[in-house]
Amino acid sequence: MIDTKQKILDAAEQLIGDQGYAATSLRQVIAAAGVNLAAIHYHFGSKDELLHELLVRKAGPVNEKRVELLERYAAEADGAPLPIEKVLDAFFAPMVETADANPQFVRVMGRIVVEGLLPAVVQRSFQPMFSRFVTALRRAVPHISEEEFQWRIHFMTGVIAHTLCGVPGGNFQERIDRLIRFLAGGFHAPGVRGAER
Amino acid sequence: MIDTKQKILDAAEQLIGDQGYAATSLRQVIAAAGVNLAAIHYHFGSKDELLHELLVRKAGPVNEKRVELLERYAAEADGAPLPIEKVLDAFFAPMVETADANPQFVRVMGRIVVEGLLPAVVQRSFQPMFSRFVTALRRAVPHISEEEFQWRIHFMTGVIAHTLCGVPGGNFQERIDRLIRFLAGGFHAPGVRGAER
DNA sequence: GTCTATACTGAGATAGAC
DNA sequence: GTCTATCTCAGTATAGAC
Repeated sequence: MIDTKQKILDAAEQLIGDQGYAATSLRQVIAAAGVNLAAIHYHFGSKDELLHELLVRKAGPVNEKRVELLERYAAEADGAPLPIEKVLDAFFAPMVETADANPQFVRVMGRIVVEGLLPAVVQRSFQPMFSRFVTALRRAVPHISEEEFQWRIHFMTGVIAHTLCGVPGGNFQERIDRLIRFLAGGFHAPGVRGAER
Repeated sequence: MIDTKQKILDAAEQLIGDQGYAATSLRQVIAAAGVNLAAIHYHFGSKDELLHELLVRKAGPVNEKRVELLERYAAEADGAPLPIEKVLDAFFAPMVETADANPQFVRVMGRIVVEGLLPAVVQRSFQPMFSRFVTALRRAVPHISEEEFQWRIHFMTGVIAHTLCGVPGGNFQERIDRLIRFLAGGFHAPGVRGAER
């Protein structure tokens, strides 16, 4: 069958979203997909590569929409720096759409981040998209030092990671709104000790 | 030897801090500790229990200091709600001390959180300490709804997790200061859409 | 009580027949 | 392309030596 690959991907997405990546064995995947164990290594090479292909297939279109949206906002702003909330909106809105159409994939993404596998994924596939958002954020918070900014990017990554993996129940859009408010507050904070509060 | 247990704990701390919990095999631990494989299961029962004992041994004193510090601040404030920065300071200061004396353990904690093992640990050992800090934070941000507050606690957990696991190099105290500023900004953010930025 | 030797089960990976 | 058989290594369990 030519859709053996697809069956493996579908089964893997379901299981990894439910249980996490490490907790999902390839033997569970082949049982759910109804294929042979060696088929995974034939089509993907390894468990890691299976995950990677799962991610790029689904995340690719989302990342494209993110960049598109960011550029549209930038064009509308006519050269002025975008407010943080706008940048974050461009980042999350395409994911919210995806969450409606395919909630399981969002859960997979959350698992990936929480299990510490995101850096490798970003390095391989998300880098161009991510760089543009970092640039846009930098323009939104010129009041802090570069070092402080880099740390805030780091903090933001942690929050996003932790949040995506939350309970799937509840309104996803609402959760993202709360997240954006929190992150914007963090980025707007003064860069040095003093007048906070 | 009666310090077989200690040798196992020391070796495990080193390896888990460097590689993470999942990536560290018990066979690596026994090789580094110079003991027999079954000794681990004799003294601890399982890999999970080994981790748990490692955490409570080191984190116990830190958590006690945290509560002490929080109560001292509360006494000094004479019943008034503590500002967020003060609450977070009580939480992190004891960890900074620990980080100076034992940086490896801080890395272990970070690994734990990033690998998603923290909920179980908190449930078993950190609950009383954690509850008091949540209460103190709640008093510091009365302007948001309870649901919004719970989410911000969730966001905070994610940031802390992600940050502890960062590169060990650099000034830990400075990193914590940046973290506190960011978190305070997030907690101070308005609770509903409107006037932000 | 403490520890060693050894075996059991299930994981990911691989070679080679069809 | 697919499957069978097998390899290595993980965590775990137990029997028995000191």
